[in-house]
Amino acid sequence: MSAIFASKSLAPRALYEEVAELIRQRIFSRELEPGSWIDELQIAKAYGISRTPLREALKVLAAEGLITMKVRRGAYVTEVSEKDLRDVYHLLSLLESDAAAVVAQTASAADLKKLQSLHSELEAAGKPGKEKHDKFFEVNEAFHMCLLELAQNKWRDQMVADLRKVMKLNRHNSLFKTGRIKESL
Amino acid sequence: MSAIFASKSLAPRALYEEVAELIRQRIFSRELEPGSWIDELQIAKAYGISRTPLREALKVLAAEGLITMKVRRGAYVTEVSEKDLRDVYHLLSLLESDAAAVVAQTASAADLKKLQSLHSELEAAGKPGKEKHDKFFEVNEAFHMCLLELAQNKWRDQMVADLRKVMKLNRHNSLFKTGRIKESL
DNA sequence: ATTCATAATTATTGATGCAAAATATTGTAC
DNA sequence: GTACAATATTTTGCATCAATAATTATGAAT
Repeated sequence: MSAIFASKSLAPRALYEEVAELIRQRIFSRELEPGSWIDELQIAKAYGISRTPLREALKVLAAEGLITMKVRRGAYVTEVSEKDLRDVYHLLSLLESDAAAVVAQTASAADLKKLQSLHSELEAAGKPGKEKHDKFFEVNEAFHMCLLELAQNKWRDQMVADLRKVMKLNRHNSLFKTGRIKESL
Repeated sequence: MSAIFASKSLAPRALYEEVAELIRQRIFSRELEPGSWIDELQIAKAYGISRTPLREALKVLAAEGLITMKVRRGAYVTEVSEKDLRDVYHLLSLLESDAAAVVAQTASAADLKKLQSLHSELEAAGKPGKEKHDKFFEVNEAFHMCLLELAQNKWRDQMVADLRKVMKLNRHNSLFKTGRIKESL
């Protein structure tokens, strides 16, 4: 029948996109644990939708690497090993440091100045203690976003977004070290 | 009703996977040109299937970047600009040269020897002229495959595979230069 | 004659129903 | 008591059907 969805407002997304986002959140919040099977009937009933858009949403999530599909067996939340996390982080570092290198060569002086201000803000937020951990996280996010935006490579942006999602599958998604990016600048 | 598909043999793939592969080939062969809209009804009828698995296949292709989906408008084959090609090639170079760097640090002597033999074979196939272009291409493919396999990072493999597909959207998919990888070794 | 509005047609999106396959459970035989 | 087989139940996967939205065409008004 009819189900109530949050953003029915400005950007009219397709239902399967909406559903994909909802499931994404449930995966990130670990309400759906890695390794657990996805019950199509239950979720469809819970959201008040049919299985058709749900299955399309699952295909999207599978392409992102968040869930894994087995033929005639269904889908389960992807389990990431420690090696997977290392591998994904390695790629993220590679992509972002390359983005930094590109920006350093191509960006305007004004853009570089903006980046440096963000970076110094980042260092300021990082030093005191662990009190302002969320503030640090926020500025860090802004810094990386700004970097990617200036690099102007939508394919990289897509890959980084997907890899970040995989990283979020992990419980202790520590920020690791952010050293390499600073070097490149 | 019933449609005849090529590989109904060992690996039982789902119908939507099968259809996705078929459409992939039609896109690569430029039977479906970039910018042209996908006619769901026509393709479904041509393959003798319903539109449900076809739509799931389209979601997969969209995630790979081969087609683009517009809400309530349908799907069309992605158009790649010159900048897109440069960006994608940049990323491919980055990923593969990093793979080479990883391999150089971690691989065994035997593996390195195998790579070097492939590489010298590559140079041999490349020098004579343009007669053995397909041979060169073949060895080049084997070299890159071997490199990625040795790097042992399935996430990178997935990204490289997707980027390669986007590259194949272009008509003159020249190999560009393969210099950077040689350097890294 | 041109432009805007309304209606009709076409195409995409979502729901429901059915068939096939895999797994789990129960019963029988050794 | 255990192991194997057969049946039943659950679940995936595909097809058909209905509804919604967008585009195009036609008609009227300026």
